Amino acid sequence: MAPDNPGGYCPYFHQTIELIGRRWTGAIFFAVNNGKSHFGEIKEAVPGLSDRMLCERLAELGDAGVVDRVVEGRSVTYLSSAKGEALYGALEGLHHWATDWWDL
Amino acid sequence: MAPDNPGGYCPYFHQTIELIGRRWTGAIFFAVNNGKSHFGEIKEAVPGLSDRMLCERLAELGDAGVVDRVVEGRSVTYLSSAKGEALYGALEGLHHWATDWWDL
DNA sequence: TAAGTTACTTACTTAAAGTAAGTATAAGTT
DNA sequence: AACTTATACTTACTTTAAGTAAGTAACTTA
Repeated sequence: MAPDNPGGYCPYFHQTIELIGRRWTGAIFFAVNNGKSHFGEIKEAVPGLSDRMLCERLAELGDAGVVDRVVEGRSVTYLSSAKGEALYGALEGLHHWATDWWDL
Repeated sequence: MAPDNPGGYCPYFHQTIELIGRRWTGAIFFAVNNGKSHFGEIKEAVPGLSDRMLCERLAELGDAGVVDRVVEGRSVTYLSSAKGEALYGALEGLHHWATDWWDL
């Protein structure tokens, strides 16, 4: 997908962008990477998000290995993994583009 | 969305990632940024893509201002705009993450 | 003990995506 | 001249994903 790959389309990139581009996933991932670790906290941080969607999206982020579900006693926390933190950093360029170019 | 924005979630970033994350959009955008400018060329470059989806996605990319539809006589070409080229560059970080981390 | 909280699940409706076929215009073939 | 092929779409219909609403089990707090 990068400019140095003119011939073909990287399937991993494809999967990545379709994972993170699903409805709510970006906002949920952002929340988790900003210290929102409980189900209720994430829900509160993302206005309009339903329990059902949060549940489904957290499972997908878990399957992709970017968010870990940690159970300690009866408390459940969702935390960004090393893979997730790297992804969060990789989204920075996109964030800059969005703020610089979106309205143009 | 960037690490330097701990308090809230950037709506432009949200829109960006949901635009580019829609099914086929990433692959179509990649094709356009790699010299595929005709409807049929893009279609050929993205296996499995239907006419209907290509049509719809090109309209969305056009509305977002990242792809221009250029009509010259009876030839129609789709070209990445300056905004589109900047976006393409911004996706590089994500591409690197995908190749480095996806399988881990 | 009764109401509230957390982290879900289940059932149902609506919107988005997928499949297949059709269309207008024109160029090339027989 | 009639017939096929191509391009760039559009339309109709089916399937999948997302949205809405309510329910649940295991606790905690008043």
